[in-house]
Amino acid sequence: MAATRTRKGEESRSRLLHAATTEFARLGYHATKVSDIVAAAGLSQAAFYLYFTSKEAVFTELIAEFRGRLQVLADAGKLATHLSPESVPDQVRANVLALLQLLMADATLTRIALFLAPDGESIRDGIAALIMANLQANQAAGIIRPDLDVAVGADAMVGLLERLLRRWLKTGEGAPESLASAAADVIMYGILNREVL
Amino acid sequence: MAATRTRKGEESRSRLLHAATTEFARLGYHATKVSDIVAAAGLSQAAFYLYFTSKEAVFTELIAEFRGRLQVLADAGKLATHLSPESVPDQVRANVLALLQLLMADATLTRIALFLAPDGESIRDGIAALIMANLQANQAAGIIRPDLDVAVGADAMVGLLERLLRRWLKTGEGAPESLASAAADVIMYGILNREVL
Amino acid sequence: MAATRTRKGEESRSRLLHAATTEFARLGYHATKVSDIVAAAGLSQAAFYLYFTSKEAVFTELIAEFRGRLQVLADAGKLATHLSPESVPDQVRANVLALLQLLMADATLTRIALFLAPDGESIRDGIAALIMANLQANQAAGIIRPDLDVAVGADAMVGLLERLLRRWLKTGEGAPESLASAAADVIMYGILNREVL
Amino acid sequence: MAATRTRKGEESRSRLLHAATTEFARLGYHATKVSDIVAAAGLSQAAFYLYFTSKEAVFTELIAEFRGRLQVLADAGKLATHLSPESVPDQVRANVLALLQLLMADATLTRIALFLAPDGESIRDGIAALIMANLQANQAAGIIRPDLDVAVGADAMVGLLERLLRRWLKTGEGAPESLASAAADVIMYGILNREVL
DNA sequence: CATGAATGAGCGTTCATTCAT
DNA sequence: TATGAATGAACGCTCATTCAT
Repeated sequence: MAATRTRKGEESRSRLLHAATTEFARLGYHATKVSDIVAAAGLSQAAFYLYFTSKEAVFTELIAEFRGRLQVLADAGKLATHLSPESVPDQVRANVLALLQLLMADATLTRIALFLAPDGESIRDGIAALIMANLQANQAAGIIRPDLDVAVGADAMVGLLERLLRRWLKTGEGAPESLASAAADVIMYGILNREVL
Repeated sequence: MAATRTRKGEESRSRLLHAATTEFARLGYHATKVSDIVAAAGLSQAAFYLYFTSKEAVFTELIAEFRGRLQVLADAGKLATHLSPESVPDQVRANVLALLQLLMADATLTRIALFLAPDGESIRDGIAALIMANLQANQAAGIIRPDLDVAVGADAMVGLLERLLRRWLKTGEGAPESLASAAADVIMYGILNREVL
Repeated sequence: MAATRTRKGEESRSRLLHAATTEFARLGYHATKVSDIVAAAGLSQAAFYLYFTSKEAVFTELIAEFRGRLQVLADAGKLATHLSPESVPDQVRANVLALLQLLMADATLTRIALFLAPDGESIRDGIAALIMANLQANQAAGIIRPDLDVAVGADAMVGLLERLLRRWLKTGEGAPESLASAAADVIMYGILNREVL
Repeated sequence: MAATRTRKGEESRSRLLHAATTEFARLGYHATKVSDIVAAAGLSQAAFYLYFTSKEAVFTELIAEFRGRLQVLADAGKLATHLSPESVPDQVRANVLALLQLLMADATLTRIALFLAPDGESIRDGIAALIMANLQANQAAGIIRPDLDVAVGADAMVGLLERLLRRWLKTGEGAPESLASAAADVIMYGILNREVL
């Protein structure tokens, strides 16, 4: 079904996939009609079913693709490194940046996977779990406050990233570097002015 | 249209409204059929249109109701008080708690308005804006770190609350008080162990 | 069902009847909803069924009323008089006028009965039949051209009246007298200029 | 939407169009269900919307088709010729015949356009306007009685044709030639027996 | 590989009519 | 007599999916 034999087929399939990404991101899953996708791809409705079993199938494939990319990052250990005490802040910033860059690399796909898919929540939960594991390890190492509820800490990190990402997806404003560093700082240091209090 | 003249009508209308809330929360807007709603309310399909102009109209009414409740809180100034330096932490916790309690008061409605409605994002943005204004005022008062990007601070707060709320909506675990206090602490103090670093 | 016992009931019934006439004339049978009628009458939907068995029933009653009025004229023999040779033209004009006046007396009802009712055609056919009988009699009497196809003559008369009536119902322009006389003249004398030909 | 790419599609479309004509003529616009049309065409409900945007759209298309045919006749000048004095009667008969033949050529369509469509009246008014213009010209030429109200003359002609047509549509009796000639005679010469009066 | 044509299943909405008070 | 509430039965339209070529 999904197997393509010729180069031309390959190309049609990827055109459909791309069109689907665009349309889903633009309209959401339900509002996107198969006819929208094929129109954007310049193909017929029937052609769609040459490459995908159903509308849901493309969507699923898109999500799977996203999950795959995320897995690569997770496997690379970027999200679960032990921090060496010397340069903690910089490492945290770097980690956040890596994640953010991955998510920003394919904006439309990210939008679909994280914010439009029914199981977007579970993906975000997966990220949160990774981060939580990281916090736990570093809490044991004494770098994270011992009284911190790590689940809440992870939620703060992920929740903040979610919102920053949404803003960025909408406006496109802000460089990954500055966003990552601002986010890391808030999470690391909190918002209070300790000098005064 | 929406006018009900007798107690019986009043009741039917609210049964429909309640059923709609439940079904929308359970299935989402699109997947919820008018037939689902009336079935849950024990009324006929036609009765639905006695009280609401359309499926979309009930949904809108639900959201409006939620917005109204939120407005009450905002007007009460709970979300934008100047903190007196003495007991900052307690006040922050109290404010977070007030917001959380409001949102938890009608779990299903909150779920719909915040996470299922197309304009849920804008509602959350509204909350973020309120919090940001609050941060700004308190930054000027010296209570908040002068180098903090208040927009990011507000996003951290709202993002965290979003995630906590989602978890709570799903699991029902955790008392508002402890959640609010944990959230407030992370945002105020950050996650790092300052003694060590 | 249709029987009214009290004065108040009598009044409600006639209010409904009047409202029905207006609405049917304005919107046509199908487009007129029972809710339109009762709204115009200032009563509830249920009240409607206190006085009429169905939407169709009111309509039928209206038509019957019209048929009755027409019958009166027919019975009065106005449409089937033998013309006395002396003043044929004036008598024809008078007859046409009598018919026209009847039809114009209740414009909305006429509009409904003749032009909106499914059996409006049969009513018009009835009028044509009367006129044809009249022509036949007068043809025998030598007043009408012996070579005239009386059916066609009757159709000309009725067809013309139909069109004049429609125009008048729409614009309200023209006095019955002048319309009747113009119509009678065309039918009697034709359109050609005999002096020349 | 209306574009058909293959012969098969072309055929389905015209089958639907034909079925629509039949059903509309038989039942009228409102009483005709899309399901009736597709049943008569041997297609599925959905297929209907492959070729027409809505039920109303087919109806409109039908009317437009009729208007087009009429326009052809009008443009051909058949309805607005100057009569040459010699053979006036024959020319009038010929003109009436041409019109009648056009209208009889597609009986069902004519029935729909003239007698069932909401704007049937305006179409008939259009015909009347053409005829009136014709009368006016010929009145100036001295062929038509100078004292004739041409509007009324046109109404007599059109009104008569309407009735003859209706009868013919119902019974199918009468050849176009004889109907046209009888109609022309009544309109030209009137009904009175001039020898006597 | 690709398409135009076709369809089944479903959904939101309307409206004449009835019921309970 | 009158009403607000309620309903059954339709109907127009949409859309993901399949078929024939």
